[in-house]
Amino acid sequence: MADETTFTERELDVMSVLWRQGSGTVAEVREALPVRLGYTSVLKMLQILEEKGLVGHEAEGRAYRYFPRVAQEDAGGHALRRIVDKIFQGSAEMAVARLVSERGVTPEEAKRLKALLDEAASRKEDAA
Amino acid sequence: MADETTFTERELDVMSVLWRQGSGTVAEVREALPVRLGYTSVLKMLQILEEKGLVGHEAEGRAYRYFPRVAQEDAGGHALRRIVDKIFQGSAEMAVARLVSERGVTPEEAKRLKALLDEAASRKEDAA
DNA sequence: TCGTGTGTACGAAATCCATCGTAGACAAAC
DNA sequence: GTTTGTCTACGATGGATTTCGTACACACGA
Repeated sequence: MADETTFTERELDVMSVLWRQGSGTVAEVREALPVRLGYTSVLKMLQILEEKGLVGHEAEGRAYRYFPRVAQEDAGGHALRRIVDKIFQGSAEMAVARLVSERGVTPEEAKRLKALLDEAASRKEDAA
Repeated sequence: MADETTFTERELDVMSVLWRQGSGTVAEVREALPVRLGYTSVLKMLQILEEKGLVGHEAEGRAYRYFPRVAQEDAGGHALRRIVDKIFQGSAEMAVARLVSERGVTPEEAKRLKALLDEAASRKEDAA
């Protein structure tokens, strides 16, 4: 589903666990969540996400094992686009600047990102 | 308010207009919104945002002129942090990579960002 | 003075979100 | 075979979000 996928707070918490661990049973997801929720609350969340097509499940013994149906790159791309458009007025530069200055980067990361910037910039130049 | 400011969809639409234009009356905001809403809906939205301390207003003739009370940099920083943490598992590098590969950057932007990366990286090195 | 146009205030209604209680299925332990 | 533990299914509840309808204020022109 490449459509309007905007996660609610709790949905994001759950998806985050699934992306990080690859998959999880209700108990596993519950354990990994940053907030303490009742078992059935987590189950309900997963059922809602499944209804929306964002996760799937397969049987594992008597339990279900849930897994993401949307790639985190896609979800992340969508979320970033939303923020850049609405808050940074479409300026990816401002967003990157904010991100880098706030989180910091290691010299190795900086090196890799600079290479990536060169590539992206040259591609942009070709298009112009 | 540097606390947990997470905007709802419609709040974000409205704030986006105020950030972009600096301020706005109900009619101006309504006009600039990407969705068509009733006049009172927009007014209500602004009143709710004011109640939350996110916008303020001053009289202008018979009408009110609303303006943002939170800087877009702060709101953007918070939103980005949330996404990087929950979706990109804390990796600012992955997020930046996604951003530039998706939106593209001009050679000028790339140049400025590279300088910024150098600065951020050296600061990180000092800390280590 | 009496509409008319342009404002804000207030609250209602529909929907969505988040959390959980209770019920039922089923296997393993006693 | 009855109890106990672990699981899913199915609402139900309380609160937030979103959108308006209606009421009221006020200036201005006919």
